[in-house]
Amino acid sequence: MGTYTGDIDRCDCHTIHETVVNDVRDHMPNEDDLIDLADLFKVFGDSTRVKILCALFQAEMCVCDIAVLLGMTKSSISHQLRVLKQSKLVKNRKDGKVVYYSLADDHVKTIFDQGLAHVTE
Amino acid sequence: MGTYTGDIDRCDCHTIHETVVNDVRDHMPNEDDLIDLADLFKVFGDSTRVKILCALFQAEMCVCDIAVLLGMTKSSISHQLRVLKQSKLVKNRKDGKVVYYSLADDHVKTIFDQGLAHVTE
DNA sequence: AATACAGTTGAGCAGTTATTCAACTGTATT
DNA sequence: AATACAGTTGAATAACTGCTCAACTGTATT
Repeated sequence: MGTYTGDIDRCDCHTIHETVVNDVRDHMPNEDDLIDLADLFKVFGDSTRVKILCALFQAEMCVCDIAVLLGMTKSSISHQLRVLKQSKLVKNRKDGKVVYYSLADDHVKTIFDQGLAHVTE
Repeated sequence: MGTYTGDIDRCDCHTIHETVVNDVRDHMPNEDDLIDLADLFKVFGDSTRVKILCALFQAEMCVCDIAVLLGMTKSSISHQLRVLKQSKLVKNRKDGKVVYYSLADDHVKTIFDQGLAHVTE
């Protein structure tokens, strides 16, 4: 049983262009990868997280710095940093009371630049 | 009044590294653009929409074809195509009873390829 | 005119999510 | 030991979202 063919066929219509559908199905990326891709974009799909990542493109920052920059509470920033860390997009180091966050992956900036080029054109 | 400084300062802490914060703030992209960027990623942040777009990378398809390919109802596909069209990511043409959808923007594939490279590494 | 079918639409529901609030941990200072 | 503060955490709330269902439009066929 291949990808894109569930046990229960939930579709409520007939195939109109059979060869097109089969051809497209044969060349679709792995379904699990597409789910992971959607999950990655879901993390990017919040303006607070986007702003945090854009800030970290420039410099390593602590939670208070980010909270001041974005005019938000430490708590909300900390919650979002947790999401970003779980997605392995940021990493952190501790120095005394202060926790410094930085980018864990250079890939992100490339994706953001592409996206920004799209929305600002 | 610049970006990233609301009327009400919702931050509940003091700036720790003032020069870092000011420097980062001066080089942040426009806030409205970042909100648009998050909204774009929000559209990409659903596996059904990701699959639809990946299918349309290959060929123009009608609603039934996509529903068959993904094993979903015409209704749910139509709802998602509406979201994609409102975001100007797909366009459509009508031929008799059949409505054909296709990509409206080549930029999308570039962003997806970057994202897929990230999740499959 | 009647039927069939591709597609759309709106309401409703269940699941998810971002922020707030309050309580807490841990480290440094006095 | 007491205070101050950076940061975390969990529960609660409000807003949002994707799918389903049923009803509908429009076009083609008989």
